[in-house]
Amino acid sequence: MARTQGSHSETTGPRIRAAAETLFARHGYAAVSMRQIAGAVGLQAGALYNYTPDKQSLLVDLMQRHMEALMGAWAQEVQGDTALAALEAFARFHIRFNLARRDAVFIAYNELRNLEPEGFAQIEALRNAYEGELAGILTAGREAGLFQLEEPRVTTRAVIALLNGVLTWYRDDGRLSLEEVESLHWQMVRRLVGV
Amino acid sequence: MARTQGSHSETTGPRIRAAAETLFARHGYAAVSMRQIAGAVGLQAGALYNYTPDKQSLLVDLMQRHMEALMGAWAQEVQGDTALAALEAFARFHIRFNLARRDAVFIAYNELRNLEPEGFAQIEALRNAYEGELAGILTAGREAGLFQLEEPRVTTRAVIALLNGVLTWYRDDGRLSLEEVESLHWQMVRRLVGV
DNA sequence: GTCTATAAGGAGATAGAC
DNA sequence: GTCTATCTCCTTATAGAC
Repeated sequence: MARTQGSHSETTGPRIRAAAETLFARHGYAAVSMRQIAGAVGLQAGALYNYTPDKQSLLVDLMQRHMEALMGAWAQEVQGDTALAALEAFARFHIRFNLARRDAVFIAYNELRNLEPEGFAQIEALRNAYEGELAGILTAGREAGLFQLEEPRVTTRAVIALLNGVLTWYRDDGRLSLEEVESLHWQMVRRLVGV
Repeated sequence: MARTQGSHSETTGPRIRAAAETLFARHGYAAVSMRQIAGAVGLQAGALYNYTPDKQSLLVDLMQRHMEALMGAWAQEVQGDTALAALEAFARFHIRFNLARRDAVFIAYNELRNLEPEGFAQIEALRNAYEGELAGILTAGREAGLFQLEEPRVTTRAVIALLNGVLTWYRDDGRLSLEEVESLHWQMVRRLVGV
């Protein structure tokens, strides 16, 4: 407790990122001003520049942290020993993880166009790595004779798109529970890949 | 040929909309200025206000025209007499129509958050009507014993999401032709709904 | 680390000449 | 119908006091 009450440097960074994430997701990166972000955290705009060199870096930082959290969490997931078990694990993980971080996901998918080339390349590489995880499962399942896929790359993207659809309509207080939504989508994915 | 060369009122309206559509899709509504739009058409910013009362109306106008073109085109589509034929028609139509108008589709899905309440309600109603077309096909197919669906509403959204996925990666000069992409997705939808 | 003040520029929209 | 000029406001980012 040596720190004085006025010094918040260890918490304001995360609070700034949290506020920016919410605001960017709701209104879009371009539509949100540094003043709005500062206001949400109880700061003046100038103070933000103690935490980020500029607005663009704030966006890149959010996306990078999200993609790395996604990859890290998937790496720790129990994946089973068959392609079928791995696919179920992926489908359920993707829905669960992304629904818990909708703002970050929304930003990662919709603000890529507002990234300058270097940031864009970084984020795209991380996304390709994640899609590659699913692609690996699908091709393994095809080689094992479990799945029926005409075009693994197309199927990979189709499965991701299908799962991401949930993010646009699911509500925590809605008719269906998370577990039900997971299971419904797993059944659809299962049929889609021709099990 | 009675018109003078300097008078372009019949064509500048469409040209403004076309330029706005391209720019909004590429950079986002909030990031595009009226000056940019005017510049793309060869006008000064002030002249735009002969064609739209404000920037927001330009966005609503684009979305409305797109959704109405979508509904109108689907109404004219030959839909077959079984739910299976109707579903194939819908899947192929959705991919073909939307791929031909990617900018408009992109705007319709990503700029809803930049709409004021009245505009938002209008566009959402049109979208719900379109989704209702697919929902009708799916429930008809289920009642006929053709499809296996746990939750028609969830399946409807899943199919739309799956088909929309194409819009994010398809390239006219890519490896797969439009017809191939249509067929691949139709096969996936077919399996997804448990035919 | 945060503040106030400010620089430098771009935004949406309007007025009035032509 | 388009232009130039302008109003008013907001933007990102920085400088320097505390």
